[in-house]
Amino acid sequence: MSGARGHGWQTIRDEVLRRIHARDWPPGSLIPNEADLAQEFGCARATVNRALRALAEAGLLERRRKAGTRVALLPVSRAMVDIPVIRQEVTERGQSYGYRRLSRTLVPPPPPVAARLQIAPGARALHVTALHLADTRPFVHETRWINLDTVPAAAAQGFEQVSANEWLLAHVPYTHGDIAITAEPASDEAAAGLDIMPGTPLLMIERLSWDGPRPITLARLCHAPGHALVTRFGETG
Amino acid sequence: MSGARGHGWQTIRDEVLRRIHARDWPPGSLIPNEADLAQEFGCARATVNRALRALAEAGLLERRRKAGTRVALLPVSRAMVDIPVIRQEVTERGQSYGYRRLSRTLVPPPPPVAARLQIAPGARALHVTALHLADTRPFVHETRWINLDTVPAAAAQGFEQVSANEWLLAHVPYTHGDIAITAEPASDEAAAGLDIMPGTPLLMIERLSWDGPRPITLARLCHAPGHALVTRFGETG
DNA sequence: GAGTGGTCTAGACCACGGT
DNA sequence: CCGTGGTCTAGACCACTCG
Repeated sequence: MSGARGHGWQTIRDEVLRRIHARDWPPGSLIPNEADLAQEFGCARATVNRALRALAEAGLLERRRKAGTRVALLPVSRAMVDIPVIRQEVTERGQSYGYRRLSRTLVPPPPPVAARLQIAPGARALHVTALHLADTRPFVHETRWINLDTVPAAAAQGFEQVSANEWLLAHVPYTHGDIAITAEPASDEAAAGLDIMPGTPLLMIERLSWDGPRPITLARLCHAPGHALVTRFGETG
Repeated sequence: MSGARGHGWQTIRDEVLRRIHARDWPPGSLIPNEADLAQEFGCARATVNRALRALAEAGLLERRRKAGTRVALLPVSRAMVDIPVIRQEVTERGQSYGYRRLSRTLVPPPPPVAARLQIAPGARALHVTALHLADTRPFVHETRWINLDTVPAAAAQGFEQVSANEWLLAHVPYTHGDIAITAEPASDEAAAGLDIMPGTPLLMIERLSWDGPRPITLARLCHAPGHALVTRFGETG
């Protein structure tokens, strides 16, 4: 009657999932506590905890001490988006990867960029633009600013063979980053690089990387038209 | 010497994180096994396991039985993107939410849509377009197809007051979904709804929801210009 | 205050997969 | 084979928070 007597926390997770899906435990309702479920499933409480924690992390349950565990009213679709190194992204599609540096200058960034990289007004930063190719076709146009206070060693790099992204990953430790995904009209530069009309809608991924309190680099990656960021939600395990 | 003697798996996680960041354990290197670390930190192996598992789920460690635990060569930036219900997204920005249904028809979907919803050629599906407003300003233009084989009850709904998204969430169980994020030029319809020029780049989120093997609905959400999907990576806890 | 989830422990067995 | 991570157990204490 109580279903799912097999071993493993995944079995319990799946049974809970089934009850949610079957509306045995409708959205918003309180489900039995861990001790009761452990008894019902004939396992240790820690095993139930493991299963419920997984579902809570997936956004399907809401747990609070004393208040108990509830089925989420609005199961927030939490989707993992992997932001891979571009070389990897290309080779995983079975295409050959190519890189072409377009420019490299040491100039004061525009004020909005300076502010986000915490660079003093008028101070210079390293500006690099480049093209990432998939099977010799333009794939991504990259515009990058590097904070030389945080990464002085970057000043010695030409980034002609190795992309700034890969050099930074290998040489500069980072702690976290902010990502913004937007749709932008292709700038003249990006349009020239990607061989398209200026103004064409492009999927842009902007990344600001940090080493603790210090900004490292601000990168804008404009993907060739038609590119999609795909992911999936649900299917907890 | 060995750092971090405080209690809690988070303490261990942070110490491991520190060693990775400090290059004590450089990318690609093998780190001590769980038993050794447990001894070093003076805790149970399960606690070490909890900490390392968290880091592995974040993409910073790669673990394999017998092979041990290695620091990831390319710390895949795994970013969680929450795809919220639009009402929630709007109210969380401190704005008032509004909804306006634009159209509702029962027609055969175009072949690409029919294929994805597994609808027989020529068979009809429910087509709904709507506008989501934030403080009376257009926020998202929605184009949706609903598979009536999977959700026959939808045929009785007008979706004039309650958005299809919310009605479906409340009445139709789902198991998972596929998401694609792209940049698209505004269609004439979307442009009219959002009060912008056709062709303007829009961030589009397309969701195909499933109940096990059966497709439920295909929704295209075109966000008003300037909208950004923001997220963050790193900062494991 | 008391009930709930969050976590830790010490020990055990198992599944996987290099060697 | 046999070392490694994956998991389970039974019990315990703690932290939070609702009533």
